[in-house]
Amino acid sequence: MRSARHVFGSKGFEHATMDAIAREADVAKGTIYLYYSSKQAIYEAAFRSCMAELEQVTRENVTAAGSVQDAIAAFVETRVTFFQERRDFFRMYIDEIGSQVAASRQRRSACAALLGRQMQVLEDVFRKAVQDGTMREIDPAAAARAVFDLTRGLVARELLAQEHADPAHDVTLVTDLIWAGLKPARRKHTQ
Amino acid sequence: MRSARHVFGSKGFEHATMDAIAREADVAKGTIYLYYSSKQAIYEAAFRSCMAELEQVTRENVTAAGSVQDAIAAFVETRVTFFQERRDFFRMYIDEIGSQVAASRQRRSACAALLGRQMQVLEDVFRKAVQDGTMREIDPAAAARAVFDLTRGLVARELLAQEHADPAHDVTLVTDLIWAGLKPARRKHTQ
Amino acid sequence: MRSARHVFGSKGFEHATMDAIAREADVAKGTIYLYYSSKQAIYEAAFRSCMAELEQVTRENVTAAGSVQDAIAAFVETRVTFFQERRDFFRMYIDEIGSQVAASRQRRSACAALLGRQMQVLEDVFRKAVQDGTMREIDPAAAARAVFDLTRGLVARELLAQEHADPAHDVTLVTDLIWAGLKPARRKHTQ
Amino acid sequence: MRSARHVFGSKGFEHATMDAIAREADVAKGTIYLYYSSKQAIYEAAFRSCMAELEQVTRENVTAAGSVQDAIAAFVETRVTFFQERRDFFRMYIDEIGSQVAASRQRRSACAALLGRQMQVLEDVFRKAVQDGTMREIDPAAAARAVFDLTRGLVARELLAQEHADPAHDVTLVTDLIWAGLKPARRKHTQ
DNA sequence: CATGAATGAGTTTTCATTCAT
DNA sequence: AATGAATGAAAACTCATTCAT
Repeated sequence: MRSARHVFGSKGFEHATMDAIAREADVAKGTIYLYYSSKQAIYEAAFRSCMAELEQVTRENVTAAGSVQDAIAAFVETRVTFFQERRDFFRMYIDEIGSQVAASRQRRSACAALLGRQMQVLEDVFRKAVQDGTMREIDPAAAARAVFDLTRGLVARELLAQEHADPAHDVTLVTDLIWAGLKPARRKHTQ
Repeated sequence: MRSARHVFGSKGFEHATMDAIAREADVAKGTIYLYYSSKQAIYEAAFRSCMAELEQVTRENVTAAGSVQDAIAAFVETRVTFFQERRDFFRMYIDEIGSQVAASRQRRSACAALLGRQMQVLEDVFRKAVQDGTMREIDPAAAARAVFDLTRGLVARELLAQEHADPAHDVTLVTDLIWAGLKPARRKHTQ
Repeated sequence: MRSARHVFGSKGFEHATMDAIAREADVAKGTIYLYYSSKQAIYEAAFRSCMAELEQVTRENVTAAGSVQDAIAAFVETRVTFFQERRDFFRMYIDEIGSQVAASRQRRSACAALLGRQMQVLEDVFRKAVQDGTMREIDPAAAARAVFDLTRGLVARELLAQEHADPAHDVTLVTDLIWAGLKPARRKHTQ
Repeated sequence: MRSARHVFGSKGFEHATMDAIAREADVAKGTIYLYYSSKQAIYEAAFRSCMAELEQVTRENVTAAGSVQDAIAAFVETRVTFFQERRDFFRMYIDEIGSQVAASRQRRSACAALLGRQMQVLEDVFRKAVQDGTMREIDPAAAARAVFDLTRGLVARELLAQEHADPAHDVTLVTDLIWAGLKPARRKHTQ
């Protein structure tokens, strides 16, 4: 399984061969078919397990944050770190979206659900914050999507950059930008 | 060429067969090789021509905008519309990024340059706005990247959504969010 | 392997298809690639194995000969017989030389070495004979080359002849001709 | 036609493309088909014209020779020189023999006739010499074949050799060897 | 349970040949 | 007469999947 992730990640779905996966896993090719019914099946299993892990760690860190601002930072930082340690998974993650364009309605739903759950973590935080008044009255889902998208862009740039940039700096940028748009109007006190 | 875009877009690079491209273009398979030396070559030609077109139309619309806020809206709207009319290209666009993960330094540079030019359009607007004082003192490149990333996320969601959502609404969301973070600090005497 | 020899021999390298080789060997095309990495590879394996066999049988028969004259006859006869039983290999043998004209220095060396070892067998006999005085003082290598060339011509004519000629007769011709040139000068007292 | 010779010679029949021939001849591909019905046809025309030329020059030089020994030397030298200047034709020459193995009876006859005419030149000289008594009583055709075969071997070695050897030396070797076997017995006078 | 040899459908690419201009 | 764009059959090679051991 770990092999599958690695091979799929470094070669992409099409270039990953069952041979390579088997070799990396130190089992015979036939053995894989005892546990997964097809290449597609093992790909999905690899993808889902990574997604679950990412969701898990995102949730932990976001939940642990003391403030909304910290929650955003935690979300961004967790994910940047996660993908940096798993460049290969990022590729699967990106390709998955590409392949959705021509996918069946059913497969698209499944993918949308998977991604939705990642955003849900942040959305929950935002929803509460809006109720608390620690955040402007804004659609929590839309805000979560924005952070999500900015984070993806950030990660992509990190991974593709020739020289490894400073993630902390970028995290700050995103957090500040978003927070500038989300923080409650300070009108009463400033005026 | 139009066929190539369509086939590559709907099937992805690996699943697109030269047979399919030829059939779609109503020429024989061999004919393609008179104009492109390989499958990779035709893919790149298709990709680049779309990217050029996208850059062109983005620049036109952004340049025509009267204010920074309009420029952002124009950027987002242009691109959403462009990709809606060329779902197939969006797939190439996404996959390209995925394949970058394992690409050579040289190919990554080429891709980065291509994307950079798209963002440059907006960056120029932001840089001027900062000088004019119509925008807060913020890194214009970082701001452009943010809009770029949000737009990509928006487009992805538009295209993958089961039922076609309302783009105008989303455009407004992004524009507002970003503008909230970018607009100049409100000077006291304006209130 | 036997199939490969046959197909390469009867069709030549270019006209031999992997399909044909597979069909003849009663295996699937893919199976061949489990054992040989390319068409070129299987060709070379087939060629080398035949060459090795020819060298082996030539050496055996030449070594067993009692006199220089018998050794020449054995060399010629062995090879004529060998190629008669393996018409297909003869074609590979000839083509190999043709392709050498445009081959890399390295490949030419390899081929020259292969052919050289065939001639070596006879050269060794000649060298000893010159030392013994049972042969005129002549360059043993040149003599070996001459027998080698004459034999090749003989074989070519045998194989290409419409009606199968009498090999024994031709063998005698070559042997006599060569021997006339190689035997020691007749000492006076023998007459 | 000159182009055809060159291209066929340097690439071999299979690797020579009509494109290359046309480019070399500075005509369009279609134009070739106005004069030759197929690739095979142009190949044969090229082959035959070279063979005719070789026959012609061989005949001239052999005929001009004053003695049998000189005739042999002329035959060998002419051909070595000819092939040295036309390495490309040598390849066609060799390959032709290889392809004969699987050729039709008719094509084999044609080739045998072509080669036969080359040998005929020398055979005529030998026949007269036998009648004159300037040569031992030996089958003139067999003798011609021997010289022919030795010459071919010589040429092959010249062309495939890494460093260009000394042709004159080799010519002498062949001539001497053959002459040793062919000269009339000198018994009466020497004893 | 595990293996890995065998399969063969499917893919890219080449190139002799044709034919409308 | 000459062209050269278009053709499409054919060939090497790959790889997910199966199944006898």
